[in-house]
Amino acid sequence: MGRGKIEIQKIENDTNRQVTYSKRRNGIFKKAHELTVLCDARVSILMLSGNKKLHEYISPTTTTKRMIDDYQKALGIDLWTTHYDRMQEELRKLKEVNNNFRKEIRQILGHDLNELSYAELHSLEQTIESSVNSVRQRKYHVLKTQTDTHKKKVKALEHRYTELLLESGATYEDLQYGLSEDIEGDYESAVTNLSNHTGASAMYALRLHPSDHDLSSEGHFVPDLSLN
Amino acid sequence: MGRGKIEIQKIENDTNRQVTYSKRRNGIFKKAHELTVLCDARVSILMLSGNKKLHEYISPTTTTKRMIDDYQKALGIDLWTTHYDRMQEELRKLKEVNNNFRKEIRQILGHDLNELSYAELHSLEQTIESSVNSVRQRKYHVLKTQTDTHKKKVKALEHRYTELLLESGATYEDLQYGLSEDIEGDYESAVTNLSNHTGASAMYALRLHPSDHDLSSEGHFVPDLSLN
DNA sequence: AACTATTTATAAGA
DNA sequence: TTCTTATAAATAGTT
Repeated sequence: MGRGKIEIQKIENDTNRQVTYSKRRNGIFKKAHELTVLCDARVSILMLSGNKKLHEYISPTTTTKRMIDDYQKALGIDLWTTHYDRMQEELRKLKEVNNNFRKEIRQILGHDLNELSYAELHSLEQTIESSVNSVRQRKYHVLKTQTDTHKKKVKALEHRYTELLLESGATYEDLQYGLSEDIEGDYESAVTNLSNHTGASAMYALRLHPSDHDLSSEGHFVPDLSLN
Repeated sequence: MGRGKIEIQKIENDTNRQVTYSKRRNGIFKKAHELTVLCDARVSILMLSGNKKLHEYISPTTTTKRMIDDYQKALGIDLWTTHYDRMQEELRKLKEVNNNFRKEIRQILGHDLNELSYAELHSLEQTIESSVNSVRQRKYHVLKTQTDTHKKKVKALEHRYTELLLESGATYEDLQYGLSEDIEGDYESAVTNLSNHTGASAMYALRLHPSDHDLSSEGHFVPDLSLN
């Protein structure tokens, strides 16, 4: 198919051979792609030119690795499968465990409850109630810690302020009452800001579940408001 | 190159597509072989037809395995190692997600709270409170459904019993009081058995969180105990 | 599977 | 390399 017919034998002229390789390679790749589209086939072509340059065609609908896998499967050859299968199995299991976790979380959060029996629901309810208590306990521990830190800061400021006032000539009696008031006021505002609530509703929350276990040592989470 | 020009798009007619696949496959293999000879090249072609039949061309001067090895060498990577690495990475990610789920569950259940801020704790508390309400709501829905079913059974038995007594000569007045008592008694025992608690403590749980939202329509989940 | 009108690929030349 | 074009080769539709 050219200006003249050629014998199918090695082209001795280097340049000519290289040109023909390039042209025919593109021709084959083009036909491979047409076959892919026309016939819904998968084609993998690997070519090594005389000067060891590699060229590849692969149908867009697959990958070279998959083609090689299919090839091995078709021939019954099996070099890599053992390890590969073990990993696949491990992946499958992990995904399953994962989905179970998702489901568990959804149920703990109160969704997808329809398949649970009354007894399971009751048990779940108790679990969640116990956890909300743990969270509350921790929440008020954090609040208490922050408050203590704050009180220390205030104490330090108070100390410095007192010194300044004394330096400017005030008496001890002038100072004592007002400082005490300031500290109390600061504590209240701390409660209000951190809770995203009114201080009153936070305090209400503290007193829920008066009969719950293991809270007694913390006085039901009511922070100690006294100043020492 | 045929009687008519065709568009390069999937041939819908099955027979036609199969014939074309066969003809063009041979054409490509022929050209691959010509290239092999003319240009002293190596060609490996793997083809998978739409119906999963595999066909292969390999230059007589090489083998498929060698071509695959050359291919991998040319790309500078081992296909299988790459694949393994990807699977390893996927495994690693799944395990990580997995551990995050574990941690999330533990926190929702009130453990490992130390690294949470006050605001996070407060948000968590609200989430859990909302979920315990969902569980309660579902629990009492189940209880109510069971109770209704039970009441229907009792009603049916009552009806049958009445008939039997009347058949044996009793008066209507003899019957009315006793049956009513039986039904009430059965409901109480249902509550006690299902809750794994005393009926009283179940009722106490119902009345917690008196100010919570969206419970009003259900009367705070107190089941309707009246018989109709 | 064979035929053949036509399209497509490409060898040689520029 | 790329393009041009005469010609060989492939193949679509048909038998």
